[in-house]
Amino acid sequence: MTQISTKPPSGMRDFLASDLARRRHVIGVIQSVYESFGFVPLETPTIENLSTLLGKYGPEGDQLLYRLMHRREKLARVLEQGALKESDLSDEGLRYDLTVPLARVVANYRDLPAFYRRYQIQPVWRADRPAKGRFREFYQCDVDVTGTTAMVADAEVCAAVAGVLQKLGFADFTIHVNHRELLRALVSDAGIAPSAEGTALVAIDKLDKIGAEGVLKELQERGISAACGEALMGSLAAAKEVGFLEARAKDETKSGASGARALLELFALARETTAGAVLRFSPELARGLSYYTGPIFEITVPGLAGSLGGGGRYDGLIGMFTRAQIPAVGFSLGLERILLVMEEREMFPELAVGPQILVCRFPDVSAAEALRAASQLRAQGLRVELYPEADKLGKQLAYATTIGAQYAAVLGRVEVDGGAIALKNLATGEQRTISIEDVLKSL
RNA sequence: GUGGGUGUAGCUCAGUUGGUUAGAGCGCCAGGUUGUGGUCCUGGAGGUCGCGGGUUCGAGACCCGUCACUCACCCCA
Repeated sequence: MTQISTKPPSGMRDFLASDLARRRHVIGVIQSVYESFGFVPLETPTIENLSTLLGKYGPEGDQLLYRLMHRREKLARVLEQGALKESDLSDEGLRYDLTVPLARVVANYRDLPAFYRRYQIQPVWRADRPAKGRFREFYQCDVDVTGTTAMVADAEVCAAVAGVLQKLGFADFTIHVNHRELLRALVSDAGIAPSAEGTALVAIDKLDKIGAEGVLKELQERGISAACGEALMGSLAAAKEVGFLEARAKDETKSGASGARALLELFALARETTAGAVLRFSPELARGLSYYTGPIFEITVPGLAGSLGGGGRYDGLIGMFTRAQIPAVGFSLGLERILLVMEEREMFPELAVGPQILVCRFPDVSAAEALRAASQLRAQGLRVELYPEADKLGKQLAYATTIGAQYAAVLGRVEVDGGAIALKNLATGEQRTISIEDVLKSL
């Protein structure tokens, strides 16, 4: 008989009480800030149809989708055929992000408000190789505004995530901003064919990591000529100069002018918000997901290799589900990344975990009497656990300490008969006998 | 997908050039006399050394394979 592994599958985790205290604390902050912006909650199913998911994330995204195999008769029927393709075995998969399900929802419920503003905090699944801060099941915390191309919406989603991070205590994060149209213009100006655009973007996204020479080398490895590479690096450097956006916005002869104008407007609007001081134009920023059409965002923080979150405008995605072209913009925070950095920096406040009081009893007190006392304490709003067995008091007190209770309520014959408890502070050892109705007040 | 590292008790890890019955700390259980924990003392349970094969008189150690975990790259949140 082989031993069954007790570990969760690779890239998946169990969350025990202390983990959940931290996760819930962060989720609570995110939720309260998102709600303060008027976003309303949404939850969507774990499983989506593959037709919903496929073709939205690019070829690599499709590879990372978890697919659910057909069951029972349907599977048996399919297996009888010869020459099976991957698509014959499955027509459902696990959600890969929260943006595509939102797009489906907006397309499906056409009576939603014209400017539907929703937030969504749920796990997503990617069949990726796990690494530090990367899991196969992880939480995203999204805010999106649909139904408007106004840059106010872009500014608001940036403000919302900036507000979250500020409230959590982050003081050194940056929201990098770029524009797909501008990026495309820079690439085509450099003489790079549209077909090589994607591969070029992946290379230039690494500019701050591997430097200009590294990017040039990588561009050539990706089949882009040295001349084009040099031209691209040159225009990127030019784009980093002060006044680039302003000049580009005015120059109607060049492509990308409207993108530059959009970013200028976004920066101006964001100045009135929590995002004002943290937005930065980063012309080398490129994001992998293929559905973005306008501004794109990514949050970085010193000391973290990846990003805390990302987002952008995707004016074409909802149109893939319905005839109506509905524009949208959104931002996604990665819960695990936030937790990782907060843990490394010890940013968590004291978080209450477990019971405040453990009710202990001597053998001359019945279990029923102890249960009644526990009920009376709980009625006061206290978090109370009852020691279930009739062990020696020393063992009961030791247990109270191991579960992290702050107090032990000791019940003997004398206390029960007097409607009291002996309340012992486990940290100081101090103990006093008080009436059971007065416990909450006396803490 | 590419390269490196590590798999020994519930956890963190020792284990000598291959040699008797595989160890420690923490945790857990019991006791140190019947209404009071944390410290201390004593005792105990708990391991087919990831799995499979090979070399050898003899393998936790060496070799091959395999699986798992992990770090870096890649990509991403």
